Amino acid sequence: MVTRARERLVDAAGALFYRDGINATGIDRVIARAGVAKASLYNNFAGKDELVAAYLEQRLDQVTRLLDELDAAYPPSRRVDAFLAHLEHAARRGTVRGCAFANAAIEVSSDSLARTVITRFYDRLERFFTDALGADAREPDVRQLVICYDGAMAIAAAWDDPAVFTAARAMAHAVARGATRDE
Amino acid sequence: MVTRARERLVDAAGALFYRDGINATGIDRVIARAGVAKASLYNNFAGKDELVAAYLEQRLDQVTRLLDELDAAYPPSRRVDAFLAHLEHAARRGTVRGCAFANAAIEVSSDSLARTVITRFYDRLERFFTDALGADAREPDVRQLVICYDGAMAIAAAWDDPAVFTAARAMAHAVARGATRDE
DNA sequence: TGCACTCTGTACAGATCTGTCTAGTATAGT
DNA sequence: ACTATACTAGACAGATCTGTACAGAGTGCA
Repeated sequence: MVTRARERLVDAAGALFYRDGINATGIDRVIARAGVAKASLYNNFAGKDELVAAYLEQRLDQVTRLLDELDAAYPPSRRVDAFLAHLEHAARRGTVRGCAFANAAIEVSSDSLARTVITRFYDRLERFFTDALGADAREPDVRQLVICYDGAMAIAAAWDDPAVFTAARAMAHAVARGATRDE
Repeated sequence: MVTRARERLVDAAGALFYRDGINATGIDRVIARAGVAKASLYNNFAGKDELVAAYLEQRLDQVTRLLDELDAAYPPSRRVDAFLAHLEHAARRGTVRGCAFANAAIEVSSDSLARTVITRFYDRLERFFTDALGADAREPDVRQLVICYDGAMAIAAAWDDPAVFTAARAMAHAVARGATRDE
């Protein structure tokens, strides 16, 4: 075989689920895009729910790899901005339709396999922000950075305005310099 | 009749669409909750899409009324915090499942009737924030406040943590005092 | 060559969803 | 009492969706 059916399925599901939404995308559209028989889907996954989880797992791998790279390439004080700059760049190329995990959290039921992947994403994101803030990281500061991320992504999905990341970056700078704490 | 079927339908749709998602909620569940015949739905709405738009329209009315009240009751400098405090209070009562408009933006197709309602919501929200910031309001500051709102709502949907609104309020204070601008 | 495995293509079952239709009931206004 | 209007209950069509079944083709390996 040229590529494993499983990979092709996860890739196709990733593109369609992210662009059109999970519930709005049927199995048939996924296998058509993957160029794969329906039986191959059900040989590799127990059902659609497991395919959704695999799609998010792939996204989590990508994000984890990105954050690991940023951890290695930048000093803590510059990591958050590098992360948001990366998202801004992606948005300017026209590929951002919100946060895949936040979107999935809205679409899937609360007992879905996808839930654990979503929480693992947010765990990793919180750890990234905590490390970036350094020794004097406080819990509210971390939450504020998550707000910067999720807010910018949500707006990028609702409108189509990459400039929102510029605003998010400036706000993240303020968080890092401790300027967003109530006195 | 006790109440008009249309009202009952919009109320039922509002509860179900918001709690379970738009695409995951079928017409039959809506009319069952509304205690209404299916024909009544199609006498009042051309189709599900129009019902979704009516649901968002109702939400927009509620939000508009709230923002108008805040405009009347508070000086500009305290309006944003009053708004976020209101959301925090709602979250602590356990009713927040994200922003209805941001959620809908993810679920509905780009040519849906709902789109215009979504943009009207964001227009109103931006105006509220612009007024609240007063004479020296700058475009990036307004965007940052929208990020605070959308980010907090997205996190409230993904996790179930009302404390995120505390962090959002502190960040909004920083925006208001001009502390989040890059130097 | 033969076996095990993965794949394809397609038909099909069963559920669910949107939307239509018919027939009949309750109610308010004249 | 008559009529227009809004409603109910439920059957039904047609589409779509998830998931299963089956027969056969391609490939790697002993």
